[in-house]
Amino acid sequence: MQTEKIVEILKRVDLFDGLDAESLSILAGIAGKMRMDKGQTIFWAGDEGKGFYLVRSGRVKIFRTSFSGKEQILHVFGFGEAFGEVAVFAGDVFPASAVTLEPSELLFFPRDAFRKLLAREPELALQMLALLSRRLRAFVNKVDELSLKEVPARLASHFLLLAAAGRGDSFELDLTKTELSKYLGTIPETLSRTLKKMEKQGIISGNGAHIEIIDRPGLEEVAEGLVRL
Amino acid sequence: MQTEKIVEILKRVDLFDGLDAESLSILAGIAGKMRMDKGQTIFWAGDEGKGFYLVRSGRVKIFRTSFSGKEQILHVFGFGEAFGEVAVFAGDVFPASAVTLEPSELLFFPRDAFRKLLAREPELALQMLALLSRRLRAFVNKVDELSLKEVPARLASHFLLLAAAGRGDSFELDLTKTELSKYLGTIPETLSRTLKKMEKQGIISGNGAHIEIIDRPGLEEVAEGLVRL
DNA sequence: CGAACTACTTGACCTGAGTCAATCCATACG
DNA sequence: CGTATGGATTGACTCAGGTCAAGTAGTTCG
Repeated sequence: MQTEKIVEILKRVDLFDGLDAESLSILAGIAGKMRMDKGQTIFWAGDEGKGFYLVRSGRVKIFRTSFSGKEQILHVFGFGEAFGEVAVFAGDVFPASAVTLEPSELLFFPRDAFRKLLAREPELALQMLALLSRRLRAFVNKVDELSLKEVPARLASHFLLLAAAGRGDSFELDLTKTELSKYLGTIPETLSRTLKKMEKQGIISGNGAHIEIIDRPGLEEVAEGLVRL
Repeated sequence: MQTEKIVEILKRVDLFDGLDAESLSILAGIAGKMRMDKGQTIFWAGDEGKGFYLVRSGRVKIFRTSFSGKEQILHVFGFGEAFGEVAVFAGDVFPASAVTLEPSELLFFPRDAFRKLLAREPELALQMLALLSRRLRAFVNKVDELSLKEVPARLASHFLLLAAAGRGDSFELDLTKTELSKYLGTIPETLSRTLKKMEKQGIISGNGAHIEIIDRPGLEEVAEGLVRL
């Protein structure tokens, strides 16, 4: 039975850590399955939210668009990550838009059924509180970066983060440079120029999506805004 | 008994809506009381968080400071509002700093005792989830404004918000202009110049902290970035 | 294989907004 | 009262980074 397989997926999701078999199976029972192509819209900012989503495979970007069409990416979510929960607990519309970056499979948890489960499963509530708190923390950092740091510092921080995630001083960019620029709150042209400056200064060396950190202390100084490129 | 009075306060706090008398009295029992002068630091970003706070009177600003000393205010909280909850549910340090803007009285809820109460009071968990979700929504807006809008648009939005809160087309600024500039992600000089431009265009009229909206459609256009000042 | 996309890069230019410095103004206080 | 203190304003200047335009390159598809 399909629900059985879903339980196996749910077991590997942080959000559902510590849940007993029964709760997991209830969760699997209420979960709706969806499959989407690359570039498809899951919802728009302002759409009514009747539940939240979990990425089963692929990747999804969450973003806001300005009147003039500029896009700010807020998060990129991959396997095991949830999005759209805000509409489940407060208000009823999604605060931002969601589009797949790759062909993706999602699970959908309807609001009412999920809330019912929450009420009888305190552990799930705590996990959800932790999830929202982590997200809040991420937003504080995002605001901090956008408001208090310049583009080179934001890019350098991002590189340090990617390097830390992968262990070692070289890594692959997980987004196209255009998407990365939207994530960093800038535009492709500026990203390209900043990258070139970093290379010229011998801080990194880049080859397409492959980046190698050459001068880590230097990169750290850029990330802290202590040096100008 | 003092706890009795605290319960009366807690009853008027949104976060504790729907709690029964017993839970409220437990809450009152674990709450610590503190009184602070204006300009005092409650905690710094990075401090270990052993619980969260509730404003009983006065006002508190939550902010981040850059290496160069620039400050970005994230929130200003007044009566009945909670802050510092992120450290209760994820990680253990406060992501931002907190300083009183006025002489203030606070209640402090220790992490462990509060979490214990949460586990046996699903309604409280739901309220807390709603609180964090609203805060997340506010952050999405903040990121959107910082990244996608220019200073005049941010200021115009803020005015529209203040006007909406107070009903009518005139209101008092609730922060000094210096603090307001930090909240909007800019500096006093720029705020002052933007304000002057709006006055010159007949969109608003300002007198100290008193602002009157003269041309609301005009202000709305500025807020949407459709017109240049 | 050539056309059509789309991502990326580079140059020239422009402007929003920050920095620095001087001054003004109001309230608090000895 | 005069003076100190913190906020607010104004002017002159600078620059990070966005806009516009052109050109390159890698990829998919008929």
